[in-house]
Amino acid sequence: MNKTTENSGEATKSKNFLEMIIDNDIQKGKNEGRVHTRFPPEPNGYLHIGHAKSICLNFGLAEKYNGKCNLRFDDTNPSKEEEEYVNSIMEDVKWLGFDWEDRLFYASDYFDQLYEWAVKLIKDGKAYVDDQSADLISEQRGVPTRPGIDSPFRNRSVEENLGLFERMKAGEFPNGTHVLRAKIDMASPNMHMRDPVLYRIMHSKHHRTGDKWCIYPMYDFAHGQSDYLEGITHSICTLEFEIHRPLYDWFLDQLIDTDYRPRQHEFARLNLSYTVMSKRKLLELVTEKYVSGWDDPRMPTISGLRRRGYTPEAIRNFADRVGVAKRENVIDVGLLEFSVREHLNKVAPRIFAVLDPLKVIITNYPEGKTEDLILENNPEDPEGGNRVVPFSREILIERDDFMEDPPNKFFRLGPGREVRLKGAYIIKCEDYKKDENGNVTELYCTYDPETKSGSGEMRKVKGTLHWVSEAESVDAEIRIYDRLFMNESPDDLEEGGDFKSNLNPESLKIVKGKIEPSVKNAKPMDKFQFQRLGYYCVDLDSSATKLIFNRTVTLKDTWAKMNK
RNA sequence: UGACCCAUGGUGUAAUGGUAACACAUCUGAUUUUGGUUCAGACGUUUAAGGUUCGAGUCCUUAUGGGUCAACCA
Repeated sequence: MNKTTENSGEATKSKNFLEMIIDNDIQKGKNEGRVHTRFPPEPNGYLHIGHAKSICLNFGLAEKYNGKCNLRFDDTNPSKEEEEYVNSIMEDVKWLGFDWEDRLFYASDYFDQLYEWAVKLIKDGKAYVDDQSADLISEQRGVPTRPGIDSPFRNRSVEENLGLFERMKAGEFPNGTHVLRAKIDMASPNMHMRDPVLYRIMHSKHHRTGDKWCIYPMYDFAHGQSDYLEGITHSICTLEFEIHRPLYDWFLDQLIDTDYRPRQHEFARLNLSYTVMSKRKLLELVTEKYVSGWDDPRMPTISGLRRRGYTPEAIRNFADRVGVAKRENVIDVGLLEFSVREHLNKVAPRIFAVLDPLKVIITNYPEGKTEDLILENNPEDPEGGNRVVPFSREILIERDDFMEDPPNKFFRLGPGREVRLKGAYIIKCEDYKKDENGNVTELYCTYDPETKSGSGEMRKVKGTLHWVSEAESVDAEIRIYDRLFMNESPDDLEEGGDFKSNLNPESLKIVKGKIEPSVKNAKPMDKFQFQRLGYYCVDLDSSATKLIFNRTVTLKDTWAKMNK
């Protein structure tokens, strides 16, 4: 429920659990009442709608509390990370409308400091070099219900550890032969506290530090300390890191001695129906060519949604509406679609496009005559202006706007029935022609010259159709996108099943449509409402010689619903 | 034979211990030169059992259900 503020009486949104924590921290004067967050992606894939939730949360919180939010690439694993991803991530965050100002950081900026801290831990007897294989270490770690056992190398001398760690750094050992481990507690019920690995040997070129290092810190040894170095106060991450928090705190306890402390808080990640969200699965769709790329309009990536015609406003409103909590959730993709319709309804100019044309000849309209009709660009936008649409004797309408034997509830064209051509005249279907296969090929209608749009009070008809004048219309390729998966939860699988078996074979249909001429000079990413059909945007591949539109989302269609 | 987290309509998210609400979805109706939009309304909710209290979605206990953790990934 929305509360009212005591003094202003202004409606204010109720707070989520993170805001309550922050309020409390500020009240207690924690970290001088500062609020500083960060968005910490690993540059190993493209950002998706789930990241958008996190971005909106972190930057939004900073904004709300007059704080700051950093962009920090968590680049501690050079074998998976690439420059391409860094660039796409920066582009996506900017496009969403957020600004990290001069606070662009990389965990790799802190490799020197992290190394020193590792040395300190060794000197303090809190870390040791283990010469065992990954398999052996894993075996000794035990299982959650049974304690692990100590490594035989756990009690090496400080000098020996220092020497070995130095040699690891110097590149004397091949990958996998040694790791640096924290000395914590092999019997801890929390597996992450059973002497976690701090550094591993990885002879890989790093996208920023090049060949300077051949040992790289693990996530746990880098994240909290990076937060600390940046002055982060609230380090917000997803639920699966909850169990890492004791380790996050443990490192800080060993290494620093100030009143200032970052604190990790966890929230539930976003899940969306009819799609998958794991980077691994998205990567699989890309590399195995089930989609055209990370920015395929069917992908839940930010770049995919952008190409599909989503707007930053729509995504931010969506992120707002889904809320933040600690409970596992699956958001109905319908909410995302609602958000984009809501925004596009206000800003997208309306045009006529016929996707499956049926020719109509208006028999009593003069041959060779063309009228320029004036139509409103957007009834929702008083400043939207008008456009000119040509009308003539031979026009095209949508094939499903005619039925030979229509039911009563069908408000469109049928033998003897009348409809209004939007912005033009009322026409009546007098006759129609079929080919040898029984397909309707042409409609013969008459128009009533007294019913021209805008000429005052007149009789009403039940249906209104969109149309284009055949001679002036322009060709366009229309890419009709639908949900990528048929199944609400593509991840719900039988044992051994593959999520790709739930792919929707009809997620993309390409048709040749006819569009009113005002659209000739449309530029990539321009957005329109194809009246009565849906929202469409000009694709990146579109050109002056070949127009291509992507369907962003359909309009709500109560007629289609009635027929289900 | 473990630790930690979570549990409110179909889906999400709210509710100083004091009338369980908001959005989406669904269904009615009105308006409409988009079967769009807008407007009005309806439907439907506290996992269970105990306890504390004048009063419990909220606090306590237990149970049940769900999730996370056993990469030299993040």
